[in-house]
Amino acid sequence: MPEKESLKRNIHSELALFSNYLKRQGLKITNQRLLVAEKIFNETSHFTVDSLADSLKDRKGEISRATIYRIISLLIGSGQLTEHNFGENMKYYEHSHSSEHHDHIVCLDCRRIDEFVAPNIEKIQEKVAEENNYILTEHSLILYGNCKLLKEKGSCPRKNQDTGKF
Amino acid sequence: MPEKESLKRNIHSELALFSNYLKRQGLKITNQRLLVAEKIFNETSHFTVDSLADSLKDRKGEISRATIYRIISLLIGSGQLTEHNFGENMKYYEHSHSSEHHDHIVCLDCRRIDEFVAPNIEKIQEKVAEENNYILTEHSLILYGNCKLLKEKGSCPRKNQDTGKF
DNA sequence: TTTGATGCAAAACGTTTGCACGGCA
DNA sequence: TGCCGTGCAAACGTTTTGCATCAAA
Repeated sequence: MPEKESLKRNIHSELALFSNYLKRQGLKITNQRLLVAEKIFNETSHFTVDSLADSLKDRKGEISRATIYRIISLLIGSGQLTEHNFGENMKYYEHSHSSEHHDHIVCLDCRRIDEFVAPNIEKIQEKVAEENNYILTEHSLILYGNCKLLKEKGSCPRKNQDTGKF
Repeated sequence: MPEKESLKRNIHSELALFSNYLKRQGLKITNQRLLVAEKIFNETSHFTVDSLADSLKDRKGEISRATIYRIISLLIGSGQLTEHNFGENMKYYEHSHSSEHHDHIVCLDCRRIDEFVAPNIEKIQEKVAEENNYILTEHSLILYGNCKLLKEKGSCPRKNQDTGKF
C-alpha cells in the first residue's frame, strides 16, 4: 500500500471527522483537542498516556494529563481510538485506522507488539458466540511469546532501555 | 461429568499440592494460607480480590487484603491460580483446574462470564505465532457481547447490582 | 456573554510494601 | 529460638474529579 502519502492525507480527514463529532455533540473545538488528536493520528503504533504526554511536552504550553485523559475518552467515543489491555497496569491505545481488524502478539522479552490478521479465527469466534447464545460485539485476542530472532541473539536490545514498564 | 463429588475430592488434593509447594519452597504452612487456598478452590467461577475478601469476612479473624494478595501470588506460583484481565481496572482470578484450557465470553449487559473451548482457534494461534517468528507461551482470548436470552427479557437482573465498571 | 474546557491539586482505585509484632517450625 | 508471615498503614502508579479560571461560540 502507498504509505506516507495516504497517511498524511488521512490525518486531515481524521481531524475533520473528529471536529464533526465534537460539533455534533455540542462540544467545543479547542487547541488542546486538535493538538492531542493530531498527535494521536500521527502515532504509527501503540502508545500509553505516559508516552503521549512525553511526546507532547515540546509543544508550546504543555497539555495536562487530565486533559489528555479527557480527550482520549472523546476519541474513543468518536470511534477513532481503541483501548487495549495487554495485561499491565496501564492501558495502551491505538489509532483505529479504517483498515482491516487485527489482533496482537506481544513479546515477553522486549514488549514489542506485532499485529496480525486471522480471518479464520474471526469466523470461529462468531460460531462460538452463536453456540453460547451471545451476540458478539467485540473481542480481544492477545498472544504472548518470545520473538525467535531475539532468542537467537540472546536478548533484545530494547529489553534494557526499559522504561520500567512494558 | 460427576460434579459435586469430584469437586470435594479435588479440593483436598489441591490443598495437598499447595502444601507441598510451600514446603518445597521452604515456606510455612499457616492458617491464613490454608483458609484462603481452600476458599479459592471452592470457588466455582471467576472472582476478584474484593469478592474473595468479602466471602472471607465471616471467618474467625478477618484476613487482611495484604495477606490475600500475597497468598494469591503464591497460588499463581504453584500453578493453581490463573489471572485474567477482562478489560476492567481490576484483575479476575480463576482456580486453574487441571481440565482442558478454555477461553472466555463476557456479557456486556450483566458481566456474566462463560467459558468455551475452541481447539481450532488454538491451532491457528500456533500457526500465527510461527508465521510471525514467535514462540508462543500463552494467550488471552476474550469475546464480548450480549446474552441472547437476556436480550429477549429486556435486561438482566444482575445488570442493576452494578459496580459501576465495564 | 454564556457555557463548556482546562489546569491544578487532591481524591480515588486497586495493588504493593515497610515495619513491628506474632506464630510456625 | 529463629525466622517467616501477618496486619496495619502508608506508599504506589494510573486514572478521575472538584473547583476556580479561561476561552470557544
